[in-house]
Amino acid sequence: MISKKTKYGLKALTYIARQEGNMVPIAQIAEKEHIPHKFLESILLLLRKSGFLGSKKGKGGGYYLLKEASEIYMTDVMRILEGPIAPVACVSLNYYEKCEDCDDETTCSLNKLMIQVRDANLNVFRNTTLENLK
Amino acid sequence: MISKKTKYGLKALTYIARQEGNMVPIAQIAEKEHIPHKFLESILLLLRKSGFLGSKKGKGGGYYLLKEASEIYMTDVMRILEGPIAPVACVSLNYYEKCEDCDDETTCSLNKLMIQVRDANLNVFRNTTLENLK
DNA sequence: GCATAATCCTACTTATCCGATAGGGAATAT
DNA sequence: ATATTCCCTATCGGATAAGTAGGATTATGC
Repeated sequence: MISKKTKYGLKALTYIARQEGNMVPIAQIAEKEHIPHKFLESILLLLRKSGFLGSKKGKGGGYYLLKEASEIYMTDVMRILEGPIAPVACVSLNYYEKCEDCDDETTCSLNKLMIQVRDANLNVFRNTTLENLK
Repeated sequence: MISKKTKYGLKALTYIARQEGNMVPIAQIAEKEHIPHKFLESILLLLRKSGFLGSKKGKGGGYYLLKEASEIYMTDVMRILEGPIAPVACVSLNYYEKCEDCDDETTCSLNKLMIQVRDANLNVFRNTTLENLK
């Protein structure tokens, strides 16, 4: 199950994408998408620092997409918001960590299944962009 | 990412399946798979109560599979150990819950993507049994 | 019958993370 | 100036994850 952070983040990105380049203030997204204002603020901050969003302060300011919606892939968004796409770190492409309880990963009984799950999810996320959510 | 409970549970089931019907005591699994004994105990208890395992107390006792490994589907095991397979409750087949922040689920921008993710995972788990992990 | 080996069960602890909030600071438009 | 908006750090309560404790219960073999 994905976190609310991820869910809110995806909804916010979609909302912004629909405004076609206009500045979108946090308050507007929060109200329309029923997301707690301050929580959303921290999520948009993260998305800005991660290179998805630009922002402008002051009256008339807000957030906007830095790239075309069709160039924003779910693989990248999910990795920032949710973390690893793989179900276990030892088969993660971007967040690899050695397995503590395994003597040998290549002979681990779960390895194949975990890779299948990872690839099934990657396949979905690689073929979905923000444009597809609009 | 799956929990350690799930990972340990799957490893334990695989280990038991490999013993071809013999009684397997907790201590043996814990040692060979490097799983904390008491933690494993609670997991096996759950798997027994869920109908996957049988047990026998006393000397020479232990756990054994109640069904053929080829009849134990990952969909069922994962739902017990990890919970919903769907990434959000509002597209879950077995753990459905209404979405709080959505006015209308059918028009939610995330709905399609979440269903795709759910189905991708279901497809893997439906086509994998414990026999495949042996 | 008794020691031993195993599961059964409830409760507890401890640490971590999630979701959310607080409170001000800094920039910008009018 | 002032209102508006994002920026940043810190904090907090609650839930969940991971693991532990300790004894009760049941079965075996001598």
